[in-house]
Amino acid sequence: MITKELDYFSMDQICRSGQCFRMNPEGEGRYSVIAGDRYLEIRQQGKTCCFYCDEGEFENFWNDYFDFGTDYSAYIRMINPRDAYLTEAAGFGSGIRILRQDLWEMIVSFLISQQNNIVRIRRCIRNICELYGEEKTNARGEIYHAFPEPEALAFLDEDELMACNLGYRSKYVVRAARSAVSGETDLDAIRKMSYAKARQELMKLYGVGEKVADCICLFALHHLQAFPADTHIHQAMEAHYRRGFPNRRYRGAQGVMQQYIFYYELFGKEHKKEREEV
DNA sequence: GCGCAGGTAGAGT
DNA sequence: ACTCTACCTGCG
Repeated sequence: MITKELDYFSMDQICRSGQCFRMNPEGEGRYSVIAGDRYLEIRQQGKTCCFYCDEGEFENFWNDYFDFGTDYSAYIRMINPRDAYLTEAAGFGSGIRILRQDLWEMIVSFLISQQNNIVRIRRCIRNICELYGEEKTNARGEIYHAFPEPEALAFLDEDELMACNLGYRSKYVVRAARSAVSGETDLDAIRKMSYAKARQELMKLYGVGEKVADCICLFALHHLQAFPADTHIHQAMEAHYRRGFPNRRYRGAQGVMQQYIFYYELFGKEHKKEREEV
């Protein structure tokens, strides 16, 4: 077990930020995370965090996964103090970090996310993992399922993942798996590409448009200039940035700002409303 | 019953 | 280049 005092880190906020669909609150400040074929339990009370793994695995994997090498206060300090909206949003979601997740896992996750709701996205991914992911055992002796490799999905019929509740997105995922296995899409090459090249390459995949490509670039490749524009972001842009988002000022950190805005649009409004009602 | 939920491809102007 | 629409599914 590793214990650390951490600033600008909230498991609760990261769980709800919607960048990872296999991260769950287990109650009483406890959380579980599955990334690829790894499993981790975390306990957080304020800044104090316990990671239930050995030091080697923490240093070798989870430290990078949670982007602990980056000081997020620097991103928050970039924010224009005269921008009351972004200041409020970043204050509300200041524990969010941009995770460094697996490329293939993010491709599948965000193919599934389109025109879909968070509850069903999670269910879809759980179904796929349980059916096609390798069975593993955690330290407690409980069974969990790794995220299936492309090879495990490439042989399926295009409609076969409808059984996992993917709906019309089934063929997107199966075709992406075939493309990765055949080498038509070179995942290792994409990992080394610039943002522009990676985005362009990802958009060659059937079912990957601009928004999904940007999510993959941000959450897997850590291209922080990616600014995924979904319905919530469009709403916020219309309400607060009629003259366009200040990309110049936030160059290279737009993705971080996107997360603060997205999280605030989803959860900040009701929070504010509750405060006003009291 | 109908519109919408982290959009996109394909067809039509 | 831009606008329009169908698309799985389940929930309010």
